[in-house]
Amino acid sequence: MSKCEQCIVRQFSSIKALNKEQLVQMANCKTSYTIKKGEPIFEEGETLNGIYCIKDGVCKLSKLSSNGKDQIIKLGKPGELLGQRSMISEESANLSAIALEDMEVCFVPKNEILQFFNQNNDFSMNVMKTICGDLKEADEHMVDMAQKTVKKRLAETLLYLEETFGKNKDESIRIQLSREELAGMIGTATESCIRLLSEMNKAQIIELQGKKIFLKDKKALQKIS
Amino acid sequence: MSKCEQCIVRQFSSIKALNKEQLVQMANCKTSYTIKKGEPIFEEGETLNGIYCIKDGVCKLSKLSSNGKDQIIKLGKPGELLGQRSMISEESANLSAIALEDMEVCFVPKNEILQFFNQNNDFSMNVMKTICGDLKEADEHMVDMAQKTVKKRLAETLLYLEETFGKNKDESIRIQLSREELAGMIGTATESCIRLLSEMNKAQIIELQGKKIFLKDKKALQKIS
DNA sequence: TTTAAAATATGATATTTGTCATACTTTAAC
DNA sequence: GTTAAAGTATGACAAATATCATATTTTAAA
Repeated sequence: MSKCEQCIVRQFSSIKALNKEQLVQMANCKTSYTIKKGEPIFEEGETLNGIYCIKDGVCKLSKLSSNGKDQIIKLGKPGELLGQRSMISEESANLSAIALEDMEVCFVPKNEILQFFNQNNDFSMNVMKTICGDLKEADEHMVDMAQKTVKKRLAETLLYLEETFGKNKDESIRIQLSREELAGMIGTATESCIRLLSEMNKAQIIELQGKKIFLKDKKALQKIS
Repeated sequence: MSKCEQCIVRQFSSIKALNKEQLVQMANCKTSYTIKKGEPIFEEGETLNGIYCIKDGVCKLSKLSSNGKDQIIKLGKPGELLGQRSMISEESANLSAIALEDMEVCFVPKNEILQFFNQNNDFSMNVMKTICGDLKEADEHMVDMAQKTVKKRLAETLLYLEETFGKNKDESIRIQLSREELAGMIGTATESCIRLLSEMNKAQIIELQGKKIFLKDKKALQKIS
């Protein structure tokens, strides 16, 4: 069993507020999982009896819409906690979490989290600030969905992906999404997404090499978005 | 100065968790305001030094999008607290709050709220649950924006308005929004909103009498949405 | 390796939605 | 009350986007 105290991602999450004793307690009760690409950590409607801390890898947090398409609400990256909202609301999961890469996650039971929540004010404030940040982002995202064209949203999303997840050595965006997933992020039909990517490719704004995407002209992307 | 203890809307908000002593303290530090229809309670970007409790009337919480249109994120009704997120995030307001009717609101300084927050666990949990509820709604709303047609969103919104704010004696929807505001809620152009309303009017699904809207055939609306 | 399935790509077309123009109606200011 | 301004309505058209069809490429399974 690895020690939470030595976990690098700790500093990026609300967990950084826990003291040594609490970290030891967490290490003792946590369960580590390896999740393969494409597999779910949990699914919409499922009852979560704790929260998940992402140690490695990226996942999508999505919601099935009434027309059968998966809308990606946000991406989860190392250090982030999943299931906080459900825990506080005492409700089942509102979103599905599916691995986009092979992942390592740790599960910490609800009881322990709630205990830390009551013991440690910095920890609870961190969790709350995270949720408030998510709410702010969701509101902003909603405005974009309602008011921006698909092209603008695509440009914005490509910039976000490179900014947030970085580039490979060959300068391509590190995180790889299928066209369907990218469409799910920007909220459009897969074909429309592919079409706009092709268009930007022809206009030399981006370059496509199979699944790899290179941002050739970020200023143009910023101008579009 | 009216007593918070006797305020009817108290039971609908997080404030219901406060004890008598805390309610007296709140009554002593609060400021009451009358806001006329169309006036702001606060605006996007403004620094809030506390939170507002809606005593009477309804307001819109909106955000200006990059194309200059106001997107309505949600409506605030009696009992609800405004500015909770900003207070916890220690950020300026993310949304503008504008009165849709004449309103009465009470302002409670940040210091007092934070004190109750630390003293009273039920209160802080209530605030957090509210924010979590807002986040869940925002996510759901986002999916609708991304995946549903304007017509579906309009039908959904009309049902929501009647359900949430009730009907006048003449059976029209109690809350009155301008066509522009309704368009801002569903995220579309004002003309498109007007056109769809006309269409539904002709199809006898709704009836329009000036600003008044009557839902004649709710089943049809449910079917559309 | 072969083969089937999935993902990507593109064209053709229909539908939805936005924009601009303009007319009518209501509201509010003087 | 009159008048200007704002809000509502509708038509004509353009632009954006979805859908369906189909071809090509990539991936994964047998």
